[in-house]
Amino acid sequence: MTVAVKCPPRERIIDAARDLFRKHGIKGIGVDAIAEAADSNKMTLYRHFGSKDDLVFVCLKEAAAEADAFWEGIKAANPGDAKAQLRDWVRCAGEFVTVEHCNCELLDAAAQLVEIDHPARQFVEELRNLYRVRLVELCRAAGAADAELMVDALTLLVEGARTNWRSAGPGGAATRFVKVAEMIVDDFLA
Amino acid sequence: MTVAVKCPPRERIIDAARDLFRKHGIKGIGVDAIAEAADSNKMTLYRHFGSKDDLVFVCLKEAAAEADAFWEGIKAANPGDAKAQLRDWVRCAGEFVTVEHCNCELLDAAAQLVEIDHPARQFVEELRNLYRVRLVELCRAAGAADAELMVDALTLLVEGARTNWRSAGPGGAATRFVKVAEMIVDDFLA
DNA sequence: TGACAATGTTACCGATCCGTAACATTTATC
DNA sequence: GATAAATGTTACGGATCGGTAACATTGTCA
Repeated sequence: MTVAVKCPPRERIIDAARDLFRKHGIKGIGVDAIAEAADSNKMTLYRHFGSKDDLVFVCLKEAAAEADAFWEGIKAANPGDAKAQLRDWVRCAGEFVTVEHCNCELLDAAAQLVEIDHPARQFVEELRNLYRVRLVELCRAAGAADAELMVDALTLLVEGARTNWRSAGPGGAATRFVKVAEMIVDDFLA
Repeated sequence: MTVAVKCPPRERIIDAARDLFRKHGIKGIGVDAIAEAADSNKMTLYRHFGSKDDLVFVCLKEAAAEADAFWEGIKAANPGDAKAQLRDWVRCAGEFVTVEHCNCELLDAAAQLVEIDHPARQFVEELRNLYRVRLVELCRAAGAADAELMVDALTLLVEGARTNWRSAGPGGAATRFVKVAEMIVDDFLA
């Protein structure tokens, strides 16, 4: 017997979908498996989300909302201190790379959406731009000599960490992401 | 009428498969499409390669052989000069990220093989270890203070560049990979 | 030219997957 | 308890995909 209160099916389906999309990729998991993992069924899934593409879109939007909240949390936790916000960002990014349930599906999914004519593709590209602009502003506020290049470095590192974590796991280079990223930050702020 | 000399079907199939695996992912392309792109047919494909998994394996082995040749080329071009070899490696890695027909399918494919019980999975993991050991030795020979961490940084950067290139294209951070990586190298060798 | 190997063509099987239809069951609201 | 909405179950259709069988065609070499 399960003690946890059962959420409505829509939430359970979204949660299961985000988890499975992240683990197996968008094309790597079927709607039947998602519905079963959500302890629901395919019919209910299609009544809430008209298609698999729509479900993908909803998952991405929810992940984006969480990323927004996470960003606002960092800004609120270190009011006015850009350098502290930047270091906090690195630390949180490191957690998001290695911790199981994270928002990483955003960019991971984007890579799969490139070659496909997926309705969520434009949405992801706009998000990517937003995150970049935000981070550039933060680096500039922190006093970075070349904020654009600094964001390039951080972007490559965090995307690489995610890829490496997925393929190499805990024994790979991704576990040292924070160490490397902090070095880069110090380097650019020096 | 085509002027180019037609290779035997086996080579054409391998070339087409490597190209399409890289573009669409292993699960993203079917054997029919590969055979057609190779200007051949599915029957001939299955007579040369017993299964799609075998074809994947052969493609990975060929890409690994090319990576070996590329590595030996760097060592031969800068005999005895570890620092020059390292800078050459960065430059070549940058080309491999953005140039079309490259060996990048190795690690890209690895990420897809993780969750699948694929026969080539162990092969890819051994390759990853080999490349890491090689690069660590090179960094150590070049006088890196912390060769292990330096390889972590370079690994994350190059994997991130590949991911970013695939999803963001020429306008993304991947185009500045060489600039960032050279900075890292200088940083670790200082 | 004849014979044999390699390659191409067509059709098919079984499995999987997205999506839908029809009907049964549970849950909530009055 | 009655009614209606939400959810669950079963079955199916159409498409795709990995893989195979049978046969036709081309190329090669004696």
